Amino acid sequence: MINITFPDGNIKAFENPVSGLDVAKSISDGLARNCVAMKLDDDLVDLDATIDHDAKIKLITSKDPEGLEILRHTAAHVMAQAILRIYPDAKLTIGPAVEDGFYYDIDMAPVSEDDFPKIEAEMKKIIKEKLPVRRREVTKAEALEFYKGESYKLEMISDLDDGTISFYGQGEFTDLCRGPHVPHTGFTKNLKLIKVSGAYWRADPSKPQLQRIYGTAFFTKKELDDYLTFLEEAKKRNHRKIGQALDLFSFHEEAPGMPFFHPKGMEIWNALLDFWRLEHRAAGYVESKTPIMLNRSLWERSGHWENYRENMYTSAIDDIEYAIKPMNCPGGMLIYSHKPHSYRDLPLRVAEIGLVHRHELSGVLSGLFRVRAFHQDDAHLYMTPRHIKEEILGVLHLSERMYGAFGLGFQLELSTRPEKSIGTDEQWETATGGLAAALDAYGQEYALNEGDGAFYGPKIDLHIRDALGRMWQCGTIQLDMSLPERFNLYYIDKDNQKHRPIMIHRTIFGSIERFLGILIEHFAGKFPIWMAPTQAIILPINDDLVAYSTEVLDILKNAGLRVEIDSRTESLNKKVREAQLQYIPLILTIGGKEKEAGTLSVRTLDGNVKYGVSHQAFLDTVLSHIGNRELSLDMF
RNA sequence: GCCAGCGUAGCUCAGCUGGUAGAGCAACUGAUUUGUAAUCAGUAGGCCGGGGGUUCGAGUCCCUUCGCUGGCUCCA
Repeated sequence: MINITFPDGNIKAFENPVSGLDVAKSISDGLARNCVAMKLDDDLVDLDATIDHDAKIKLITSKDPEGLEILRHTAAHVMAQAILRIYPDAKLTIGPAVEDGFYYDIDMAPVSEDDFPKIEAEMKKIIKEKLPVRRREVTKAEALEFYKGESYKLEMISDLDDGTISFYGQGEFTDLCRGPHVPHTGFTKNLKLIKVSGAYWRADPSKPQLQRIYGTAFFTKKELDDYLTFLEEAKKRNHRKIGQALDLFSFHEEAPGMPFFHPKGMEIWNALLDFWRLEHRAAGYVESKTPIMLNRSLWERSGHWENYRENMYTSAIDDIEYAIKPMNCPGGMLIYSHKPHSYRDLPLRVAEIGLVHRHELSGVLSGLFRVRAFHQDDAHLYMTPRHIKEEILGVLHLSERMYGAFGLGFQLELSTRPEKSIGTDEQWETATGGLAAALDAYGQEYALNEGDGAFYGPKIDLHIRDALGRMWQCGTIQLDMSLPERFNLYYIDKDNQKHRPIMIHRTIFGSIERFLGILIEHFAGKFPIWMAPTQAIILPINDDLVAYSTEVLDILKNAGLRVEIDSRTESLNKKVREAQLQYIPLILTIGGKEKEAGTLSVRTLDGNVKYGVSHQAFLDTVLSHIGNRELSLDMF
C-alpha cells in the first residue's frame, strides 16, 4: 500500500507502485493530459517515474512555472535533434531553458536566421511524431563510452559526480541530461526559433566559439503569439528608431558610443533634469560639479588606476598624465575634504550630474542603453553611522517619487558582502544592517543577493518595470567603506575627535542617457506633456490665417509652452498627419471660426478633436496638466 | 575584444548568378488656399562607409579597416 499526499493535504492510497501519470489519471483524464512532470517529495521528476513509497507529490501542469521550464528544456532537445538531422557533424554542448525560452550551444558551422525555416520544419516533424521522451540511467563509464569523440560531453561527464548518469532520448536522439522532460515531443508544438549568436564554450574566450541558437516555447498558441507580439512591440518602440524619427539624438563615427543630443532631445533632457533638481532640492540635496579630467595621482589614490584602468580614457599633456573620470566619486571626495566638517553638517547630501566616460568594449555598445559617455545623476551622502537607516530610507522615498512620476514601479535587491572585500566584519555588519533596517522600515519586499555586493560595501539596487513589463536596473545605493579611508575623510563629533564618516553613493536614474532611452521605449515616444519636446503645434488652415496664428503662437509661448507653428502651404490633412507622427500632444487648428471666436480646436494624440476651446480655458487646462506632471495625454 | 549579420540619396529601402545606380518620403520650384493622418506636376540630389585587390569591367567577388545590430565576455 502506497500513500500519496497531495499539496492540499489530501491523501490517496494505491495498491502497487504507480507512475505520476497513473496518479493523474486516477484524478481525471483532463489532468493526465495536462501534466508534464511531477514533484516527488522535493525533486522534479518525469511523469512516468515510479512511486514505490509513501510520498508527497505535486503534479506539474502547464499552469506551473516549472512546467514551462520543463517544456522549454524539451524544446531545446527537439531543436538539437532537428539540427543533428540536418547537420550530422554538429557537436552538442549545453541547452538549458532560460527566462524567455531556451537555447542550445552547438559546435557547428555558423548558422543564420535564414536557416531557421529549415530547422523549424524538421522540428515540426519531430513534434508531429509525438515521440515519447524516455529517461535512461547509465554508469559514468558507460556515459563516457557513449560519448567517445564528443569532447564537450566528455568534459561535462567528467565533471559529474560518480554514480548514475541520466540520458534522455526521443526517437534516434539521445542527450546527456538531468531532466525532467515532458512526456512526448508533441507538447512542444508552440515554439519558435528567435535568434542566433556566438557564445564561448564555458563562457571562456580562449575556448571555441559555439553557435547559440535561441528559441522559445509555450503550452498554448496564444501565449506564443502574445510573446511574439510583445517582441514586435518592443521592436517598434526601439528608442533608436524613435530617436531617429523624432530627431532626438544621433550617433557618429567620430565618437562611437557617445550620443549627440539634438534640440528636441535636449528639451526632454532639460525637462527631466528640471524635475530632478526640483525633487532633489526638496529632499535636502545640494549640487556640485567636478572636472571631467583629473590627474593620475587622484586615480591612484582612489584605486581606480589599479582596478579600472582598462576602462579609462587617458591623456598626457606637458608630460603630466590625466584620466577622464569614469566616476564622480574621487572628485567629490576632494570637495568634502576641502574643509573640516562638524557632525552638525551631517548628513550632507551632495548631488552631481556628472559626465563620465568609460571605454566599454566596442561590441557592447547599444544605442543609449550602453554608451561610452554618459551623465550619472550621482550623489554622495556623508553621515555618521546613526544616520544610515534614515538616509537610505530617504533615498528610497525619493526614488519612489521620481519613478512614480513616470508610472514606473520598482523592485529592490539587497546585495551583501562578497568573498573578496575590504573592511572588518563589524563594519560590514553595521553597514549591511543599516541597509536592511532601512528596507524593512520601507516595507516593500526585497530580494537578497548574498555575496553580490561591491568589494567596498553592501548595496541596494532598484529595478524599474516599464510599460512592457521589462525590468531595468537604474537606481543603486552603495555604501562605501573604501573611499573615506583612502581620502582620509573625517568629521569632528561632539567629543571633539575626528571620526570617519559613512559615505553612500547613489543614483536614481543611473545613466541619464540610458534612462531617457528607457523612457522613450516606456512611452513609445509619446511623452507626457511636461516632457514632450513640442507640447503643441498650431496649424493655420490657410495662408491668410498665418498672421493671426502667429499672434496666438506668441500668447502660448509667453505662457511658457513649447509651441510651434506649421505655416507651410500644405493641406491640413498633411500637417495633422505629420504632427501626429511626431507625437505632438496637442494639435491646434486655426481657421476662420477660431479667429472670429478667439478659440482653438484641440486635437489630442488619440485623434479626438474638441472645438471652440477658449485660449484661457486651453491654457488653464494645459498648464495645470504640465504643472502636475500628469501622465495622461487625454486632457480635452 | 570575440562571433555572426548589416552599411546604397537627408530618411525608409530596391538593385537576380559582376555589365557602369533606382523608388517612395523629405528638400527645392511652380500650381493649388486647403477644416483634422499624405493635393498635383517638375527639378535637383549618391566616389553604393573608408582603403586595397581580382577582373576588360565591382554596389555586387576577395582582403583589410571603421561603424551599426544581435549575442558572448567584461562591469571598480
